[in-house]
Amino acid sequence: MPVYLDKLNPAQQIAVTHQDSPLLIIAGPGTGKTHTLLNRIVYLIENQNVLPESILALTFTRRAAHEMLKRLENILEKKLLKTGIFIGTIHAFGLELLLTEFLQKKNISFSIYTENDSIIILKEIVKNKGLKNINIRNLQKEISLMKNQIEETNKPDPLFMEIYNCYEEYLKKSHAMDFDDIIIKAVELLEDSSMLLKYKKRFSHILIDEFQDINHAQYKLIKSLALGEKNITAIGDPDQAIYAFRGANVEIFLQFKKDFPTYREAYLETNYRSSGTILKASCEVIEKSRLRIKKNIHTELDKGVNIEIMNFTSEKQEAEMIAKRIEQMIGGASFFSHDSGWSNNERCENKSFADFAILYRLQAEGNIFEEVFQRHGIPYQRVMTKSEKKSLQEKRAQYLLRIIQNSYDFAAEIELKDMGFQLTGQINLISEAYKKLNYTEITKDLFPSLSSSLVDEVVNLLFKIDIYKDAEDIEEDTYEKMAEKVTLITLHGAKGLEFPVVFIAGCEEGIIPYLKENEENELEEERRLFYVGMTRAIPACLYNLFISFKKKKKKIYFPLCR
DNA sequence: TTGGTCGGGATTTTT
DNA sequence: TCCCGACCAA
Repeated sequence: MPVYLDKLNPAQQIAVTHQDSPLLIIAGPGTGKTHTLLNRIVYLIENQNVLPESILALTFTRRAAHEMLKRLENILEKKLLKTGIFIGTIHAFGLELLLTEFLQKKNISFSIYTENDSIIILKEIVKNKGLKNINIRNLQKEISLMKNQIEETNKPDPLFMEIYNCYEEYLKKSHAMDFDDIIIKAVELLEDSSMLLKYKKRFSHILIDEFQDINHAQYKLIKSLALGEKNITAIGDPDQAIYAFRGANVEIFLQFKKDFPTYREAYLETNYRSSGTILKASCEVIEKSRLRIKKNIHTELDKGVNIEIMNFTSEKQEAEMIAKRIEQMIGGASFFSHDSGWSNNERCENKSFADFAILYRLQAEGNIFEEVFQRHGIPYQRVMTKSEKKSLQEKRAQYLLRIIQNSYDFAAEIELKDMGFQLTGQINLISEAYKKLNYTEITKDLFPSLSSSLVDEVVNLLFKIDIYKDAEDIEEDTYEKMAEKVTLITLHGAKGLEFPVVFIAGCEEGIIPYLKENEENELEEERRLFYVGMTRAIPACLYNLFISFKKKKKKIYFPLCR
């Protein structure tokens, strides 16, 4: 038996070494999910002689995929991995399938539409049809949800279907796919039996992390690859399911059991992250859930200190006080030693900014922390999606690049128009200019029908595109684990991370739990989200979890203005 | 067609 | 608060 197995607990050992039947692992927070999955991969390669290229490991976020690859590289030799283990998000996998089997083969260039692009298209449709009073954001969400179910169960109203079909037409005309299409088209690809056989052969071992966040379409993709196979491993925690709004459904666990009747089940219930106090409190929260798969999480750690609950009257005060608290704990030793003799506790010393995280429900809540931290000189990193951080210039360059690569891209054309570019009829010229970029001077004669200031900007952007293209590749994630900065992050974003000191901000009626007027059944999900937040804290210091409450407001308001 | 003002609604994320 | 759509005036 390999040495590294000794370091695992019995349940983890089973999860790592199990063979010859599908495996479903139910694992609580802090129980070593990723660690177990990683060790299973190592075990497969080193002890079962499974080729790396036969392994397909799917995660839910790019960050998780990246993290897993990095950790695996530390254990195994890099070159072993380079030979082709696939670790990535389901979307990345779907895209990979489509690229290798279809798009690259036929040399088709295409665009991937973000939610924003979909909205642009839908606006156009609604406008052309002369419809009014339609909430386009909701429309986009409904279309996305429908796509994620794949099989349409209920018949939606005819107008909706009309728009839906029209939307699909536009995507086709634009040579574009939205995120959901990536999965759907990949599923369709595997409906071809020879194609399916090819990939079944290639991937003998499939592992899925964060199984609770898989939606129906994604499950279908996995299932088609794994059905009838014995080497599928799914690991997840139904209590941490927080992506129902994207069509994820915990029923998937039951579905798995139905589809893979020879499955074995393993439970990881030993928590290595939470103090006794935090564990107890978080369990009390999650036990209120209806329809829950019961688990018996227990921790190896001490009881720890009490969770601190702070009360404020405004979010400004909340941010100020949290900033002060962080300053106290950074300058920790001297401050505490006078007061309470805690300085003997060596775990509390050397606290650095990197140890802190502020968790909140809405991105907008991060603004006030940025503001206050700037004033206090507290270094921070705010975790946001890339698109939110892009400057207008970058966006322009990006759209321009898109239209150069795929001249049918209608959403890009509209966006550019909105940004002041009238490019109709110029796209080919611009494409040409872009190709020549490295060899010749671009002159204004190339764009006879553009005004000279526009030409200047287009030329400027053409040069910039290359820079952004490179930046795109380098910029992996906005979150740096080791940075000497306080992390500002949403509760959703914090899943899978852990911090020695965690503040959950904005616990206030309507925000946590987030409530929309007419939808109460999302309360269950909000509870799980809060549970995720609570279990992010590693008790490396006397204080590790702060929950700050604000005075109840009568109405839901936004964005937390006073 | 464009421009200006008024009012209502505003989550969380995947290349 | 801030952004977008609706509506109205030119």
